[in-house]
Amino acid sequence: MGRGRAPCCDKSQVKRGPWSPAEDLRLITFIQKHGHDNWRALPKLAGLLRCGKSCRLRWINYLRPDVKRGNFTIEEEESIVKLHKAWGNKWSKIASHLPGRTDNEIKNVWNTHLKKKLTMKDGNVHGDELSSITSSSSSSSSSFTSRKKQNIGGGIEHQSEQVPMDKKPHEECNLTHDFEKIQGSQKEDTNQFSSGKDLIDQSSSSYSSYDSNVSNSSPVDALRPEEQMVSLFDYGEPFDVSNVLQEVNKPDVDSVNEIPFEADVDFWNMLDNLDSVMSNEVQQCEVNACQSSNFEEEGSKKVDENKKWLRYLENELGLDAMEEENKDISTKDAAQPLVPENAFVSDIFKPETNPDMGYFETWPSLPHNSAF
DNA sequence: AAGACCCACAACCGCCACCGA
DNA sequence: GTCGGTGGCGGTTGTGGGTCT
Repeated sequence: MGRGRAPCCDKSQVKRGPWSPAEDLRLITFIQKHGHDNWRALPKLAGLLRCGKSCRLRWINYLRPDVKRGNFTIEEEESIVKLHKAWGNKWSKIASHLPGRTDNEIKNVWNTHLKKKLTMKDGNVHGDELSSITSSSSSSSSSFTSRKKQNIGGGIEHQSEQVPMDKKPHEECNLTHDFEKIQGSQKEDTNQFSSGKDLIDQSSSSYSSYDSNVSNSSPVDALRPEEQMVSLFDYGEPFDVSNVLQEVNKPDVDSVNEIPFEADVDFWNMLDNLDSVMSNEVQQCEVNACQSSNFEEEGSKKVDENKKWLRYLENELGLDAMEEENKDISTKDAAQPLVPENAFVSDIFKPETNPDMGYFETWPSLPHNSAF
């Protein structure tokens, strides 16, 4: 083999660093639509300025619908310790025995928690000691909870342990979501989005019908719509509308029509339309967007559906009322945004966190995008 | 209050294994 | 058997919020 190994991609041509919500959306949407037969080609096809490897990692470690987040249970930690004892740093092998967990996650947990604890225990771990280790590390798990990025997994652990893993989303959710509650809880509870995510995480993780191994390459097209929606909005990080819009409006991402998976254009248009929501010109822009976009030619039906969908969102988000309010306010303070700058899409899209409630029952079907 | 330090985690990097031509 | 391409794995690093001083 010519070991002057060619780089997997041109580093100067790819974006690096943390993934933006918009990029995540693109990746999710593309994979849901087309699967991931060729990681190297995927970024280009999906319109992402990312290395294929990066896409793969992002998908496997973060975006896969069956990826389970939140704290490791005592049982899981015990398993890791045992398996590590048997196999050493064979993270993927260990991960294959922990459904929904990724090698990266396990590696991190090992390096940050378990190794230290084992070291503290003098490296001589037996069953009893293990329990004490892992039980103390369930506060280490709680160290997860308390930590910043545990928006990602934060607040998940309780519910995720309570809900049987084999329980399907539609079983655990008798769906009737209530956006008013969301809006209310948004104001009261800044953590609501993470708790809202709890349920989502349960759904996504508990509905892992495939092997849940890291190397999983099951066709994602088979995902249930709920699951797709779940993964779509399953952001560990605050999902900032302005971030999305910034990303979407960037030149490289803005060229919506260049996205090869045409069906998703509608979704990007929807994101674009959200921009107009923020610019206080909802109705006009919504019409304009529909009229100027490339689905105009697909007939007024689609336009109506889009409008319906946007109207639905507006209604549910109370944007209509806010808009009216803004009109009043605009005389006093024209700069006041319809949606607060720090509003999260996750806040907006994630229904109330009550596990007895469901998510999708009352969602209208997204306009002409079968992937959703 | 502010700066320094700590820590967890996402993401990157480079190597290896496998496969098909 | 060789070569090139690709996916996968494990080690390492960068980032940024939390905690300490």
